[in-house]
Amino acid sequence: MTTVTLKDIAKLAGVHPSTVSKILSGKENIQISDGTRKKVQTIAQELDYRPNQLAQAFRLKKTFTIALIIPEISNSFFSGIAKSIEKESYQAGYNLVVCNTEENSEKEEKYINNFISRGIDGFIIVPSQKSTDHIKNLIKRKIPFVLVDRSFPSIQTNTVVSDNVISAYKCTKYLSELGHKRIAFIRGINELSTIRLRLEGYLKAVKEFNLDQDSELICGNGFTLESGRNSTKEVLSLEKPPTALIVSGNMLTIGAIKAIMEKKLTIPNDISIIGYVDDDWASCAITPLTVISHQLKYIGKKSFSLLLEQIKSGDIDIPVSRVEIESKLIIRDSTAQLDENLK
Amino acid sequence: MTTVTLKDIAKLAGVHPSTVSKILSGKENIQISDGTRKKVQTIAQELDYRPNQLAQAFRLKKTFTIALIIPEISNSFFSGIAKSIEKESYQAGYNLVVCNTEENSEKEEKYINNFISRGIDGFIIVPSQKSTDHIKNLIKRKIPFVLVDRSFPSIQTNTVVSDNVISAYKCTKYLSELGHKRIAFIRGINELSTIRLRLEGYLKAVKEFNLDQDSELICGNGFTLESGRNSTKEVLSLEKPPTALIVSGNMLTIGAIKAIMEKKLTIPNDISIIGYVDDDWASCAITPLTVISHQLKYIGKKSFSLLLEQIKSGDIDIPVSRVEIESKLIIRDSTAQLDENLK
DNA sequence: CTGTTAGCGCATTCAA
DNA sequence: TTGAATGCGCTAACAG
Repeated sequence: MTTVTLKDIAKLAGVHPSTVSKILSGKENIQISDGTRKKVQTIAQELDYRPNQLAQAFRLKKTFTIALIIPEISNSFFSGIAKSIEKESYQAGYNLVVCNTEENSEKEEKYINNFISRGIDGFIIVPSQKSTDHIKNLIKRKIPFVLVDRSFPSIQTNTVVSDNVISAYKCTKYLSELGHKRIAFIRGINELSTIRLRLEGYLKAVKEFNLDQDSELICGNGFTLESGRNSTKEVLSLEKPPTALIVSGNMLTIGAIKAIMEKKLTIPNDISIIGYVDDDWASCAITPLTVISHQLKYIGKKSFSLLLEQIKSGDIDIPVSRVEIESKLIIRDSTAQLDENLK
Repeated sequence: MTTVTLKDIAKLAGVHPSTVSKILSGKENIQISDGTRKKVQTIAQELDYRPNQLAQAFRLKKTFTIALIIPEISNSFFSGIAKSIEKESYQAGYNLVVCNTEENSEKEEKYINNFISRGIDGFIIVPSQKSTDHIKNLIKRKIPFVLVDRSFPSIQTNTVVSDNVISAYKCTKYLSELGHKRIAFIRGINELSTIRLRLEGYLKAVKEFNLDQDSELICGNGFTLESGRNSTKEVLSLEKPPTALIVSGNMLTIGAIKAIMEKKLTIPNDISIIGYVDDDWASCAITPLTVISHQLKYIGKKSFSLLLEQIKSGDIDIPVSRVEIESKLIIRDSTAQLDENLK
């Protein structure tokens, strides 16, 4: 392996390695004669010198790498955010490392610790929400990070989240305006802040518009396709089944559609459905889907800029930001006026 | 920041740092008295010592990190592979770094160079196929890597690919058996090995079964939704439009469906369609889609094991493997017997 | 069994 | 303007 080092250049240029270091560091305000500067630069170019970033990182405790910790890389919501953050960080000269936790808090912690000990400039985390210790640890150690999509009531820190209360309220209101009184909510993992807030919005609308308030209509715990299918089957099998469904996740929605198909029901004639779906497939679904859609690009952008701000601030304490990003209700064909016969 | 180092432990234990290093290195066959070993271990535990992996990597030139370079993280084909590789590597004690090249060969090269200089144990690459220099460079520098999904005829190296010729042949044959004579092929990025091979399989079947051989039926260049939509519109506007469509990509297929919807055609009555789609949405599409589906889990698994083999082999030259993985034709409702009226 | 020494490649003092 | 010296934290070879 022929890796060119500062020493190699120094030898050829007949100067000291530290001189080479100074010249190649790229800083403007260093005092070096034009002669040696030029000489060193040309030699460096000829040898195609690249600084050993590992050594640099070791020396400077600065890696120009940030880690993105997400629960599920193959979920279009997260991969969309990842895509956006990658773009932003690349432009800013940072490398992005993406880690998959599979909603496993332990794995999340392992990844985070691993990166701390291997050196990392900051984290963007969609936390798995079981434990908070490792997050608190980040604060204690003053490691820059921002939480995305999910937050902890007990931890005040930089976050970028969606307007979950509002979006769920909007869905429910819209369905209510279409005449629906019995609206089920397939919720996903219970403990998540995201889910709690959506539920809050849903319940608010339920009360406000005098809809059926029935705990059986709220169900599900998990984000898998299977979970969505089972929960949907469950509510559809109730004595008084719902006439509309709000489904709080991408995979969940696929599962819900499958369940509806298996029950030989049609959308939206027999049942209306709104999914929290960020996937282009939604518009090509069996019935083009009315969805809550997140502005993934913007979520990613904002997360990264918030992180960068922290990284650049050094030790100076900057005020904590909590950004809430609007999501959109996109109306397609899966929601319709309630058929009077179904009342 | 209070990072505990070997020195700290050494001081407390009253021994030399190198002794601590030996004990904590975890190797079995080192000669240390039980007394000091226990003492050092307990102190390390109390202080919650974690080796500085940056220093370790710097010293040992071993990072236990591998990089996955993919063109598009938000495409379910790639994110599915990423998910699988992540799982495998995590189990093997490796960290996985995922990079997004946006099909940009320059960005790919930048990422690769960056990781080389920052230290990396190996690469898994889905190459963007414009240039091959940086790939050849990896071989020259004996850096372990494996190519996935796409390969270069000019480069003999470890690869894991799909059975593209066969899969395209299978599709075409199946459609021919349904009576279709005019089958369009929406191809994606021309230059890719994947696409060339699929085209080969398609053409083979076209000849063998005496189907319409018309260059107008082969079209498209790009993998975006828009590209799929435009190409599909194009072929559907031909004087003699096709009665069936093979679409060589995930996003492309969404675009194709949109185009079909916009033309007010129905699937499969007016037109049959088979997509190369690895997304659970396919079964919930406007008409549940007949697809070619890849075994993403297995592709990821095989790629990683091939890479690990290389990494562990050290400098010993091991024979190059070229693995071809079977893909499956999953028949749903988007393909049907040709309506006689359309002939 | 344990300590000493050396050095990975770099950037940053301080001295000349 | 340049050189020399130092150390980041760790491991490995060699002494003792």
